[in-house]
Amino acid sequence: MLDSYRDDIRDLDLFAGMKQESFEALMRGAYIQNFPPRIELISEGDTPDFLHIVISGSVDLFSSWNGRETSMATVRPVSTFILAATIKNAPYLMSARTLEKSRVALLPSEDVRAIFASDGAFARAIVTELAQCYRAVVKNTKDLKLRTSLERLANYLLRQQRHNGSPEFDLRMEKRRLASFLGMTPENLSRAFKGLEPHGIKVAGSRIIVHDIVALERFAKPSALIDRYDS
Amino acid sequence: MLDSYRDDIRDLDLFAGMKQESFEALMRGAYIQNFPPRIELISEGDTPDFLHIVISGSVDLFSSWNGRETSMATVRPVSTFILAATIKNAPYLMSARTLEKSRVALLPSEDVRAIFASDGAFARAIVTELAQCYRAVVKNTKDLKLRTSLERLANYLLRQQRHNGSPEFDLRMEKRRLASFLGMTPENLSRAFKGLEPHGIKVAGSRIIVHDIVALERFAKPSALIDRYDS
DNA sequence: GTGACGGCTTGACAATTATCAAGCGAAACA
DNA sequence: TGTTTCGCTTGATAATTGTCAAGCCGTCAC
Repeated sequence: MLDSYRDDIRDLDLFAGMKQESFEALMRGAYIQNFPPRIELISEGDTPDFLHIVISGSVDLFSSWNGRETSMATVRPVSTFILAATIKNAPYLMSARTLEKSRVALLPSEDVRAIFASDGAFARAIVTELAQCYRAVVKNTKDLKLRTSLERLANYLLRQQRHNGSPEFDLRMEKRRLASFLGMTPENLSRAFKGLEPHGIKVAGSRIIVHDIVALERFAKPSALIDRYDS
Repeated sequence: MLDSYRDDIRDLDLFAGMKQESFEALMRGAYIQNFPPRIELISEGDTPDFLHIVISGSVDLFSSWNGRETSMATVRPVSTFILAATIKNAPYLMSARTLEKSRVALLPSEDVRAIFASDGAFARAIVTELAQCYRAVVKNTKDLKLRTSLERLANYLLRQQRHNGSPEFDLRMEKRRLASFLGMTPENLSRAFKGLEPHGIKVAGSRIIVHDIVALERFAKPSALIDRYDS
């Protein structure tokens, strides 16, 4: 079962450079599990038992406090999540639930920490991964603190547009979750889409048409230091 | 000059476990510099030349966009900053300026990356450090997205109270900067302090008196997964 | 088909937060 | 001792964002 995905996992930057022996050791305790949609994989506050790798499907990372909930990120194949908690052996700061039918590889946390301690190449790969994650969260914080919700939506759409390469694309998530991810209510998101119509956006259901990129960019003022996923 | 602080640096978790030879190599290219208050040490977007270590004084990390500015964090001795940018050799996401007269050690980025590649213990220490930073930023994001500004202030005061160990303490930063750090305007912070008076807070200038911790906690609902710096 | 459900939208309204302008007061300075 | 400066506070007002309630409209099960 696991063997079918072994190569996908090995190809991840995180595992590509490590010793074959280390990789084998990691795979020995690992296994694959399939989940239906909307299953909670981990709950914030729990102690990390496994490093998770999304093989197919997608996973929502979210957090709650005082009866409120917010979507923090979406994990898409093939990538890991909650690496930091696993390494530090500290409680999860976020919960995770499947958004759709998903296949997930589970690597026992203790194995990960053991190999981390013994395989320098693996340790270095983890550094790169964590640095990447850290910088992504910093960018997100800048987005939240420096922009209004309308500006956040505008820049989100520009990022999607760039990612898709086409001026016309579908939102990859429910609007309610997009709203939560952008730090606003669904009602407000609905109005924000309306508010972007004078800036070159047309919306039809989950279909977005950027019919005037220049106008949208003039309004959104995208910045490499907030909106570029690379760098 | 550098020698006087060599031990302080070596005692940092980041450098404590590395090979003596690696540490020597790092120190060889390093030097100490003194800065007056309000000097900009680095600017976001620049390429990292040095890993910075605050030896004394304090440094504000902040970001700007579209004419707006927000304070992201305060670095106090003895600790490093912009480690992620240094390791990835990617542009700074934040700027840094001294808040007061400060002493800073500068380690050439190339040296740091070279030792990172050759010394496994150093790589592992960097992992721990980055994981810590990552989790801190995630907590900050939760604070921003899940709480109102009044709740953020209340929890900030509780954290300070806990840190000081006394129900009475001084704010460690200008209120305007605290406002920016908490994601609000100075005017709003002023009103927020007033708004916390019914919840056990008294304010006299920069002096804070928590005269009813229970009431404050009842309102603030602090959470380990947002407000604890350790874990 | 038909009805129920759920997500999205809309409108009215309320709460939160920001902006602008003015004034206060402590520290710095002449 | 006055004067200036600067950060903080306050009030009035505006903008932004959230809440509540209702309705729309697709999907899906029966």
